[in-house]
Amino acid sequence: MSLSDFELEVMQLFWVHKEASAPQIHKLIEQKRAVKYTTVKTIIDRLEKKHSLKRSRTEGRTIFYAPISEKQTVSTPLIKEFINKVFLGKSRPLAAHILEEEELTLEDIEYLETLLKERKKDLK
Amino acid sequence: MSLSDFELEVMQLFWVHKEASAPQIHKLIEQKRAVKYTTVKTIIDRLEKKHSLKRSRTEGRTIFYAPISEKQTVSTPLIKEFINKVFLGKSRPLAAHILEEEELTLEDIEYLETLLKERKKDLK
DNA sequence: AGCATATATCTACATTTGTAGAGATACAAG
DNA sequence: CTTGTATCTCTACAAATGTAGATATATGCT
Repeated sequence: MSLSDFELEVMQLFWVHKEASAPQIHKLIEQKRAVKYTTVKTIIDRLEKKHSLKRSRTEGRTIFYAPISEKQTVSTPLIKEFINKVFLGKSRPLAAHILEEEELTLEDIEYLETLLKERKKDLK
Repeated sequence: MSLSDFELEVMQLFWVHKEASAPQIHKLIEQKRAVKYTTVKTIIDRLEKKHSLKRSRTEGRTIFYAPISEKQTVSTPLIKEFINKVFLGKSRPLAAHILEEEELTLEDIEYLETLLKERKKDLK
């Protein structure tokens, strides 16, 4: 099942934190922008209904949730879809854009170079 | 103004064809999936209202449209946004995913290698 | 035990999006 | 010049999404 932007944002936090309660997630997001607790809780409820999150334990009346879907399982199809939508299915222009325009450290570049070297080796 | 998936799909066709009528766009999309003419026309109307398309000329009662927004102007922020949403703002993991997992020809790989070489040169 | 408060639950609502029908009408073909 | 048809215009609507209020209530503190 596909995730909305907000749902994905919340999932990202769960992937980082492994487990969290709605109040915790709310506090994290609130640091970036104004949002009411109930809004965040609604998103979490929807993620639970979609089986992306499960209740892991409770502490007092506070429910803790943990991710069911794994990050990679979610992001891989998103990448494919993005390439289709924005680059007519061709990965090279997206790769080129990133390598040319997006922020990369020297280490990033060198790492990516080794990936290409590997890839080339396997091709031949 | 942001574009919906369907709007973006239509814009892609305009970027390729430079100019087209609603019936033409409809026929193109219909080759991939069932969709009514009026649905496509609605999307084109919305794109016109958003100033992404303009009427370029008419032929009989058929209106031709041409893109106003350029492809790069639209895609660059989409990439940024995608990296933020899916990779917490870091481009390296997206680049790595593409270089490792997505389809690339030998030429693609060699081209990307030159980009990295350039990028490294400029960094140093 | 009583109470304040944090948390949960449930409901609501405007906007965006994909989808398309109904009806109007200009043009092409006879 | 009539008429069929392609195209346009206008309106509608359900689902998804972001947003949050109202209300209930379990807990922890005094």
